[in-house]
Amino acid sequence: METMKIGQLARRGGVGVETVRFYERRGLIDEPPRRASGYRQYAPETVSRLRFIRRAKELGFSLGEIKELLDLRVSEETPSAEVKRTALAKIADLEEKIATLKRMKRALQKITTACSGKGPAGPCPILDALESSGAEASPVNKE
Amino acid sequence: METMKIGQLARRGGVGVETVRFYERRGLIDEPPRRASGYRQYAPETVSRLRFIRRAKELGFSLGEIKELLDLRVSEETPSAEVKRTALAKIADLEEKIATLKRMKRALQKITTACSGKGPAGPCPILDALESSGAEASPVNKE
DNA sequence: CTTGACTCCGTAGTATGGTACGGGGTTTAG
DNA sequence: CTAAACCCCGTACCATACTACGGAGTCAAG
Repeated sequence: METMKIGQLARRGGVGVETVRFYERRGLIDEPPRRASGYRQYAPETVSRLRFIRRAKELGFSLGEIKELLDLRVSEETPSAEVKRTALAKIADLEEKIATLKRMKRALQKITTACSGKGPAGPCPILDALESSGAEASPVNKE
Repeated sequence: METMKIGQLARRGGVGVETVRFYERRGLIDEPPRRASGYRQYAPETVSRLRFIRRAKELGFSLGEIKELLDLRVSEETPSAEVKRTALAKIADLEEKIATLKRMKRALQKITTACSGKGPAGPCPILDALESSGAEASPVNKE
C-alpha cells in the first residue's frame, strides 16, 4: 500500500475526514497530489503528521503553534541560526510545562497518600503544589 | 489586606474581571460573599485558585477537567476510595503527557544540533520523535 | 452495470472559552 | 460633594477548532 485516500488517512491518523481537509486549509498538512478524479492521494508519512498534531493538541498547543513546530527546519528562507533560536525557545517552554506537570503529579500523589490514611482530608493540596511555582508577578504580590 | 474586590483578584490572578465572573458561572470558583452593595468580596486564597486554573489551561486541560482536579478531595459524598481512584487515573494521564513532552524536547534538541553542524537539514525530525510513542492503534497499522 | 461506500466542494452550524458592551449603582480620593 | 474609578448584571459578540450538510461525481465489488 503506497498511497491512500483521505478516509483511510483519517482513520489511521485518528481524526475525521473533515478534520484532514480542515488542517489542509490551515496549512498543517500539505495539499497532496490528486488523481484524475480529484481525489486526494496521501503518502503514508502523512499519518505520522496527523498523529503528531493530535498529540500536540492534547498537550495544550494551538494549531498555530503546532504549525510552527512542524515548519521548523533549515531552508533558504529560514537560516540555521534562526531555526536554532526558535527551537531553543520552544525547548524552554517545554521544560516549564514538564516542571508544572511534575508538580501536579506530586500534588496528586500527596492526595492519594492522604486517602490511604483516613484523615478527613485537609484543604485541597493541589493548589499549594502549583502555587509554589513561578507566577509571572513577583512572589510577594504587588498592591 | 484581608479581602479584595474582583478587580484586584483578577489582576493578582492574571486574568480579566469578566473571566473571574465567567469561572464563577462555570463553578470553577465559589460564589464569594457580597457586601451590602452587592460587590463580591474575595479571600486571598482565591488568587491561587485562579493561577492554578491558568496554568492548567496552558497544559491542555479543559475547564471541565480543571474543575475535576479542583474538586478532588474527600468528603461525605465522595469517599476516600473514589478520590484515590480518580487521582491515580490523573497521575497516569500526567505521566503520559510528561513523557510526550520529553520526547518533543529531545526532538528539538536534535534540531538544534543539526543546526550547529551546517548540513542542509534532513526531513523534519520532530515527527519521528512522537511517532515512536504509543499510538492508540497497534504499531503495525491495521488495514 | 448497478449499487453502496467513498469523495468532492462550499457553506453553515456547534462547543469551548472567553471578551465586550451598555446602562446603571458604589467607592474613594481630593 | 464631586468625579474618576470600580462594580453590578444581562446579553451579545469573538476566535479557535472542529463537525455537519447537501448535492454531485467516483470507485470497486458482485
